[in-house]
Amino acid sequence: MAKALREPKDTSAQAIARLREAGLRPTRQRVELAGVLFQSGDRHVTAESLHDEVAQTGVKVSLATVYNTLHQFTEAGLLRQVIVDAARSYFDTNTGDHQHFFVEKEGLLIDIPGESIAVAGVPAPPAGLSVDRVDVVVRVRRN
Amino acid sequence: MAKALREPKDTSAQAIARLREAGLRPTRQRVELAGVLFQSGDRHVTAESLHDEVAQTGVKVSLATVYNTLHQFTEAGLLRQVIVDAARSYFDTNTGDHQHFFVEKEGLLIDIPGESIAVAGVPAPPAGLSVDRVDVVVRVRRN
DNA sequence: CTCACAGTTTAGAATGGTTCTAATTCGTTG
DNA sequence: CAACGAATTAGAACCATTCTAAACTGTGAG
Repeated sequence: MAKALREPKDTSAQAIARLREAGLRPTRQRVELAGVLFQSGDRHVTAESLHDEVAQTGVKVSLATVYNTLHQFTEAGLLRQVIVDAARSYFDTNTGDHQHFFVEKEGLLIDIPGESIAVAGVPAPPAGLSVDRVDVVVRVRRN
Repeated sequence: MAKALREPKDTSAQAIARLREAGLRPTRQRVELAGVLFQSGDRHVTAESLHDEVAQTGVKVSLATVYNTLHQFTEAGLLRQVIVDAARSYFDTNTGDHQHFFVEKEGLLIDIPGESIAVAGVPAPPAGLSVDRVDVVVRVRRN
């Protein structure tokens, strides 16, 4: 009776709680997606990769819903959108302060902890503008 | 006979020279696009904005050619592609070391000189990967 | 100067990720 | 459990970008 295995019920319960806190109605699809996204540690997904992944668990969620959900989760602060590729959008379950390595050829994102990296010397933005956030993308390639 | 005005002939000559140096055949379209792009100082364009701009000078260049040319110029090192927006690609005539402010709502890019900004603490990339370049995007919004 | 050919341009079709639409289904509250 | 607003969905629509195949144009040879 120590820490329970990650049974479906358990995972769902956590997902439902998370959704409720975020003010999102816990529908079957959202619970399922939240389960996949937040079960393991930090993850980076695209709409399509998530759609495929969920499909493989046997649950049916339309691509439109995946897109809707990804955006809702982002608005709710559960996800963060990462723009590194002109071709597709990535979503990151790590919403804290951090940056990324990006392997373009493979579409692979790797977190860089926020504490380790520092950007100095950012000039004050032109009048009338204020800084929203600073994104650093370290583009890397296979040797 | 001091510095000449920027007459068409003059501009074209410069553009042609630039193209030749880059190993690109100076066609009417490329000369025209290079003229628009490199005449004034640093510029940020999208395929569509450049297409519109050139169209207004009365020259006819197809959108496909604008895309082709933008990519050829980029490969030739005359332009640099800037990825800040999931919706469209920007191209920057400033190919030197520098970063950007980005006003998402307006699709506006503003250069930050490379000397003023410094990124410290970038960890070594995982084995097998090497750093290609580090992009910093300071996302700003209108007050 | 002219020819011929590789390199370019082009209109329009095709692509691919994302968003929209309108109808159906589902959660929640009373 | 009824009923209403919210969510889901299939498929159409969108839009930036790329592709295709045909027409055109620099350029270097002769």
